[in-house]
Amino acid sequence: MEGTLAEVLAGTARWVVLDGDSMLLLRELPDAVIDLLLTDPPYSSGGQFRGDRTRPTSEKYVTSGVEAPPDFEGDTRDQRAYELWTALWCAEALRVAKPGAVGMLFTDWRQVAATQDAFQAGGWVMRGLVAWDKTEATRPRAGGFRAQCEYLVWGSRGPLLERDVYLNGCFRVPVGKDKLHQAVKPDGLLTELVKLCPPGGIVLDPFQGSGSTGIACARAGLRYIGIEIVPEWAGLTRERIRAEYSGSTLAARQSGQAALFGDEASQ
Amino acid sequence: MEGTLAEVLAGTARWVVLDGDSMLLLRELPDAVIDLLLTDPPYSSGGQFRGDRTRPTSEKYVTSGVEAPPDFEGDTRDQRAYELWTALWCAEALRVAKPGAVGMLFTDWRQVAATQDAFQAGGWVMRGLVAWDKTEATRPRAGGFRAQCEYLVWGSRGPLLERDVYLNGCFRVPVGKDKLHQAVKPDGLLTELVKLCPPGGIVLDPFQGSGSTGIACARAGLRYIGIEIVPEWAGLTRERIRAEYSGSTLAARQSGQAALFGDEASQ
DNA sequence: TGTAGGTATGAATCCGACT
DNA sequence: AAGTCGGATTCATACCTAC
Repeated sequence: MEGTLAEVLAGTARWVVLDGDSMLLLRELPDAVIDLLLTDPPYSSGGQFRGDRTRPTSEKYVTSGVEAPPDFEGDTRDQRAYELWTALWCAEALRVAKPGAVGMLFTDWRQVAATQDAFQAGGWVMRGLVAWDKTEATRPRAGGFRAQCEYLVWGSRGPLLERDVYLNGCFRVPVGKDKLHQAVKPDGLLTELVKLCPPGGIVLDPFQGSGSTGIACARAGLRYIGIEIVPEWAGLTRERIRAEYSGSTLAARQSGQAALFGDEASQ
Repeated sequence: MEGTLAEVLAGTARWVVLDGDSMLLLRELPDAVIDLLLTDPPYSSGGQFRGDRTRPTSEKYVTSGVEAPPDFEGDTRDQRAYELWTALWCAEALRVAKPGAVGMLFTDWRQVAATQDAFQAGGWVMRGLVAWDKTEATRPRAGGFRAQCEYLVWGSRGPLLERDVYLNGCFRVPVGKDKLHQAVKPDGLLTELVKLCPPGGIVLDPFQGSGSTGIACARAGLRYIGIEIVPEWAGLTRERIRAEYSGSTLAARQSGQAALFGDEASQ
């Protein structure tokens, strides 16, 4: 089932996880091969990076061949750089997507505007904003509202394919308790989202994280291409997907978790 | 209970509805008198093409042949104009707001980015994005997600007052069937939102519409200042609020509706 | 007062026809 | 050709009617 990138594209393998930087690896994909882009990029909200928090942004963005914007005051530069970077990889993902393909990006309340703008700047047609209600199991806030939702900016490459699939615009799904990764998305949520990929199609997740997208694809019979810059995550994800295909999800999840965080974290 | 603007500010009357343009009327308010800004400005949304925006609201939002309420104004701005206009009135609303006052603006998925930017440009500290889930009783969409949520951009004038009030960040409330106005917000939703106004404080709604904010204030014992540019709506709202204070909401709503739309529409 | 079944509706979007 | 106009479409839900 596991294969190389070429095999997945050819249909002789079901999935592959690539190690490295998305901006570079996306260039190795041919035009118009992807049916669904579904990803959860690092939000850069409040200065928190997920994938590799320790690398300075200058280093990170140099890889794309584009000069990082000059330093302004902290927040401003992060915001501008985030938007530019998002626009750049979105443009590359658009090239790789088939006409009519759907793209969806998770984001938080602080980055909705930047994500919507960058998504469109990358050439995607923005079609909506979906709310993921994480329920009341989020921290309350005195004198205000909980930051209870994350959001999904979605759109398509050109006209939307008319398919007989109708999805809701709000998903109420608690965050799972066994968090492998800081940004884990519940399997049930991804199972829904993946329905916008035509049968037998290819799903791309260029910021894979814990790899829930890959699991959802395995269950839905879809091909999957994941990219992850942190080798540990890439390795863990491969284990999870292999386990999913061999039918022993739970055991693999626990062993993977234990390997990374020690036994206590796996409860 | 009803009074002049000066009486409401002085606390000798509970509410007033002003007729006219918000940009002009806001200037007549003194500095730092408002405890909560809660409003639902026209979205100037509804379509990818300018034609979809420039159709009168009665045509744009009402699909079936039922008799439509009067158009509401200001729903035809393009993106740039919308953002500028929002920033301008937000700045004026900020001046009028007390330090620590909360501001909240309804918006739809297409205008979230513009609203967030303009709200901040007007000087407000943005603190979050709340989802109003209108439930699955919204139009479905083939091959994609429903436009099921509207959104609430919220923030404060400077540091947030620490109050012992904790609100959720997602509200699942269907739109009622007896829609007085194209953009009616459910009473139950507004009753929640109004809790962020300190007891006895003043709520401002510069784009009042059908006046549900005023009703919610009446029920919560808060003072209320509404502004509405369309005379028919202003009149109808006064009747609704009077009726709320005199305890006969239903009768007044029906008579108000009958007066505006004829008896047949009031069924 | 309760349940079951029928019906109208949606802060929309798309697309072809027309200017 | 680009812009504008107007009709058709969609299904889960709420509400109404009948038992």
